[in-house]
Amino acid sequence: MDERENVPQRPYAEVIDRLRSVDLRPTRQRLALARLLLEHGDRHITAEQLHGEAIDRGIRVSLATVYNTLHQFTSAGLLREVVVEAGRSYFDTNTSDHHHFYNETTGDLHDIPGSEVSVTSLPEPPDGSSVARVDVIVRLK
Amino acid sequence: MDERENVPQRPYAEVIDRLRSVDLRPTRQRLALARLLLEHGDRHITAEQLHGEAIDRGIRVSLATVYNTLHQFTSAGLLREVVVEAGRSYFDTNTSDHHHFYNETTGDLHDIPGSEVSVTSLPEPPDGSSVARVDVIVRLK
DNA sequence: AAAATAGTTTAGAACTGTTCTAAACTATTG
DNA sequence: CAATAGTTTAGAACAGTTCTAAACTATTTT
Ligand SMILES: [Mn+2]
Ligand SMILES: [Mn+2]
Ligand SMILES: [Zn+2]
Ligand SMILES: [Zn+2]
Repeated sequence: MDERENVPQRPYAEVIDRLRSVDLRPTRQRLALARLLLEHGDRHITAEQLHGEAIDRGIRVSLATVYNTLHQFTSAGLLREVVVEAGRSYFDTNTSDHHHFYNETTGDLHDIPGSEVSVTSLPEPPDGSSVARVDVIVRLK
Repeated sequence: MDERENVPQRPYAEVIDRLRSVDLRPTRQRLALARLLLEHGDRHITAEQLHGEAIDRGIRVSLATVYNTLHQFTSAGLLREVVVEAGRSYFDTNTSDHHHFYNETTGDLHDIPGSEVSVTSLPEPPDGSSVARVDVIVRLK
């Protein structure tokens, strides 16, 4: 077995390319945040949680940069923002069509695949507006 | 026509009884807020909007009281809270089972009667939790 | 390889919506 | 009419987020 086949020639090339493809320079901070967000499966995380996690791992990054990055990633379609309670935004690394269970006691947020919910017989949107997204939040207690 | 049949013997008796029935004293402030909220059809309003409206009508009431009142009314089931964006809570005078159109551009929030949406094939809630409510928000642009 | 440019990061101030505090006030009860 | 318990209030405090402008860095140009 050739050990080297697991050692990428260009480290983090995938994340770097992903950033370049949305016109964001792969800076040290963005790269580290992108790896925390995008290389660990589906996550629902707040800015402050992500900042804490970065600091815990020795990544020096300011909270302002975490906010900047989360918003840039969201605009670029790498993340989406989920609002389940006033005063706190969750950022979701799952950008596919899906919905959420939200446990109001624990604050846990879990995905429901889009295929497992159907919202039918919605009325027409008013006047000149069009549907941007349908969010279903199943609140648990 | 007897004019007096439109003049209640006990003014605002309905609102007063409603407050008493949920163990809230019918104070001047609560009564005024209850009338703004409950005698004007379905409304979706923030604390600051309601406070502004009260002040405009010459009702002297503090913002703290508006928040206290909105939360008390919500606990009592007279209102419900709708979260459509982080950092701002809407209070909804329609407590029946229904959903919402939310125009992200204008901030307008409109009801969709519960009968006009059906959410089917939801998966089981995780572990020992049970469904408190299902919120559908149709985001418009 | 330097220099120029444009994009990025940062600390800290500022801001927004909301909650807290504790003193003054008021509706209800005895 | 007191006594009591609930209510209101101004202002301070708080939490999450955004802003500012100066320092820094990735990329482009020469
Ligand atoms: Mn945002
Ligand atoms: Mn609340
Ligand atoms: Zn999700
Ligand atoms: Zn409503």
